[in-house]
Amino acid sequence: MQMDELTGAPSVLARGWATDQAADRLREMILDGALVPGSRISERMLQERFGFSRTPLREALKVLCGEGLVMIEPNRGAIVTRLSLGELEAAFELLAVLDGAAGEMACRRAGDTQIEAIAALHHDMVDCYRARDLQGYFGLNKAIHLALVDAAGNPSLARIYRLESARVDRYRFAGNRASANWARSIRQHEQILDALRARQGSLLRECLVAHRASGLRLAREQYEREARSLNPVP
Amino acid sequence: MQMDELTGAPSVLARGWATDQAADRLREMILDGALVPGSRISERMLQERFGFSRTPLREALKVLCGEGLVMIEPNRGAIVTRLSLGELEAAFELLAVLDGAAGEMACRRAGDTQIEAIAALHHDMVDCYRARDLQGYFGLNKAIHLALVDAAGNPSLARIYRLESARVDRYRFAGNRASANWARSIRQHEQILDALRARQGSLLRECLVAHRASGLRLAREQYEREARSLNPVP
DNA sequence: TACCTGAGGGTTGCATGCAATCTGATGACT
DNA sequence: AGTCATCAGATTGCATGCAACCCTCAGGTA
Repeated sequence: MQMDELTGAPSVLARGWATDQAADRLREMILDGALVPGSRISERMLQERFGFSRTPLREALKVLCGEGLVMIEPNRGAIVTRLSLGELEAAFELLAVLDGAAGEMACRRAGDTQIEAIAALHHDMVDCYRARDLQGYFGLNKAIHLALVDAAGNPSLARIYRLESARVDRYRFAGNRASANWARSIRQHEQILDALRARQGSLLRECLVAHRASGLRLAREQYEREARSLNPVP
Repeated sequence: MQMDELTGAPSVLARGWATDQAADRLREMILDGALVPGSRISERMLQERFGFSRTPLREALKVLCGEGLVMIEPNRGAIVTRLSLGELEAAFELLAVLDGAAGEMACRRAGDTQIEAIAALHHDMVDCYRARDLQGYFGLNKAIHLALVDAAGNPSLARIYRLESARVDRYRFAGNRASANWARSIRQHEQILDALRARQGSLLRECLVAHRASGLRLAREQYEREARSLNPVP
């Protein structure tokens, strides 16, 4: 599957096979929120929207099903996976474990070049923060965490991390960032970078776990905001 | 996907949709070693072997590709994923992280009933050990680890753990068990059960990580034995 | 000999067609 | 009114057909 080098997001320029293109575009639509969790994805709709025949579309749905982004109900078609609040929390709990482990591995194994590349991403992200460029910030934030996981030098970890991240990105990178939260996130990232540069594995683990806990709080707010807007309170 | 309740292995009785049946049978063939890593899986071969048309077979291959069991090369078809030694070690490193985290969560969250169910599996496994029933031992061993992960009460963790386990089961549960190794594994399992019953999370984590390290040693031996038999030394 | 070329067979990627199943809406019956 | 049966339309699951692509291996050329 072709991925954008910087953000790990599906590449918009995909000009490969129909199945891959369809999977990429579908993934993008789900992550962007163009397809709301719980909504049906009919093959006819995809056919009209993408222009491919049903065969590659069905294969793409199987792929996304494996990624946990859609659920396929036999004889009834696919629906965008709708996480319960408990599942959202479980995903963040797992990501905290993976972040922490990746941090420790990265402190042991990352090359100086890799660490400085992460620092460069960090500085770009701070620039976006200063410019109040929310989209740029989200993209670089994601890129930093992926780079850190890659720096751990464990391909299984990298693969699993991407899989699980994608399931909750919708809630991580949505809505506005209140000023206080945004500033705190930047501070946490600075601590993370410091710990990485000092190669203090257990400190880095703590920073990352705390950072992920903050992330869960924001995601939970986003989740509940969305739930309210879908199911107005009586 | 239908799974056997006890072992988490694909159910042989699958009488569902052709795609699922094909995926289950293919997964089984890969895990059993009937399909050797690195070998091509041509759609025609599957067609003759399973009797389905190419459409569900292609969908099944996409599913297994998402699980990391096969790799699909554009316009060239699928091959059974062949792990390098480094990838095998990376998978075990990740599984150690997941085992450890699952152990701590299980100590906090598992119900007494769940723990006793694991104890029952353990005793069955010891019976298999005494009877030198290697297949029964492998199945129950796997079932115990899955039950422990389920007892952690984190669906994301459970899902990811199954995914990653499947990629290395071929090396975990193959070959004979030399007597000393087998006895040590049983001892480790007893310590694991004790720590779980006492709900000593950090102790359980240590036991599981050590157990996984032993598992890696055995898997590495199996890996190298296989590599030698495929590539006789010059 | 070494290298390029290009035709043949076989395989994959995708489109289309048909049967089985689901939806949901209408109408009959208690 | 409420429940159940039934039937038309729409959708999915799978089989099949065709074009594009890859690999192989003669045959020719330097």
